[in-house]
Amino acid sequence: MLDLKNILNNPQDVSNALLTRGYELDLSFIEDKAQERKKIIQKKEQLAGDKNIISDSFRTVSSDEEKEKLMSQSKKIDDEVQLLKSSLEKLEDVLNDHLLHIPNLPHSSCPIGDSDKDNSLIEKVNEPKGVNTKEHADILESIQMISFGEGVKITQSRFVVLKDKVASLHRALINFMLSSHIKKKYIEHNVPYICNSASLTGTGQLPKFEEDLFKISNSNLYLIPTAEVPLTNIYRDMILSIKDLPVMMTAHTPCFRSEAGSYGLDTKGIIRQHQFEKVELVQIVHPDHSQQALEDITLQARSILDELELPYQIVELCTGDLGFSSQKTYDLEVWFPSQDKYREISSCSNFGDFQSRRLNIKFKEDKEKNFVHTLNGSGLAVGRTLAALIENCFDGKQIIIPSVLHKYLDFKTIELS
RNA sequence: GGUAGGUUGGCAGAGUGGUCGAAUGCGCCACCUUGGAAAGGUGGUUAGCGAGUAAUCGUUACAAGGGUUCGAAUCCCUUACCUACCUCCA
Repeated sequence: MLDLKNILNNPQDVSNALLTRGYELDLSFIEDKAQERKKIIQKKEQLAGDKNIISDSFRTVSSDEEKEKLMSQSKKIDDEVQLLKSSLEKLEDVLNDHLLHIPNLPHSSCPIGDSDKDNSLIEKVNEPKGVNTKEHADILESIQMISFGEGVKITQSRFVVLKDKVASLHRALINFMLSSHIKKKYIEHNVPYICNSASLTGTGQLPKFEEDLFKISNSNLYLIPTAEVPLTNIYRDMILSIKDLPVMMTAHTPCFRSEAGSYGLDTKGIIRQHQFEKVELVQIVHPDHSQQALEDITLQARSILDELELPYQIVELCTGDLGFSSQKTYDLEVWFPSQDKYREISSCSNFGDFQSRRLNIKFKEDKEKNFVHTLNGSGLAVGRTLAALIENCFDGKQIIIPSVLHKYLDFKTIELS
């Protein structure tokens, strides 16, 4: 959520910045509501003060006549305050709801553009070998280590069953990723996979993106779309001491996404599933350090791809391609030989104080309290890593497991027999 | 699912109708003391909103919402959550 005061004080800057990401700010609406809100508050507080004086004087008054008079005055004020209260409540709901739907301001360093075509390439790492053109789905189906049919039978499309060595490899990837992050001082967490709407509003999935989530019927609960939600919400409504920063967390969780509006996309393979696993990195930091933290978290995500020796590229998202809550984002895109292109495998974002305003996470420095900055990055999406590994490490006869995974497995290759 | 009890400031924990935004202790901060530190002493230390350059002032908040009352942390109702025991269960 943006700072209302900042919008009111710098209306032109804010609306220009939002325009670069394609959002048109309704400034007059916000100004009107804020103005009206202020007036009502002042009136209401004036009356509340009067009322307090009356209540107070009650003790020193003894005659019944006086008491009667005070009571009737008090009643009159009550009625007025009641009216003001209810209109203030309505007004704040409207204003707040409006603010919750405004995306974050892009950082000034973001490349300006309309879509992913305008993203800027930062670096390419590990040139693709480009020998294999077989899709991971075909490779795994030929050795019966994946079943799309069974996923459909059990649930519906976009659910899958992994088996045998591939299931182990999937698990090994998770262990490898977590171990790497733990070595770099990220604290491992095991968190709930179901969360409430307050948590989702805090991190920005609600109220705007409810259709992307799986909601549990007859409840106010949802399946998590990413571990970012439970991890970041651990700190909701907290004032952290400066000593507590930075908070560095990691967790492996399944992620559930309805993938509304992506019916035709990536129908083959395991790239786009309703349920997938991800190892997530989250940092909560001092505002002065968040730019550096974004570089660090991106580097940490990259290190996984480096160690797996997969070809990938780093892209900085342009203003038009930024996620709703993000101020600045690097995507890591891994090479898929069968598709002859790079596909997103990690997204590392600095949210600035956008989430911490919604979540009410502050830190205390000397006497000052301020909103922290929050960041997260996938480190990495496990299903996509698995798929990329299968394709990139396939030599036509076997899948050669990268050596960093050997200690988590009791095989070094998966033969196509 | 049943029964009982609970939810107060960073923590612990008082407070059963006005003088309570809230005792006390711990923690934390500042100052005094010291060569420096510890101990000791003194003072300070909840948050949101509104006004003000500021000091500060006003207002709101004792799980949430509603009610009684001139006045509610305190009385009543509803909901949520927590704890214990019982039941069941990986």
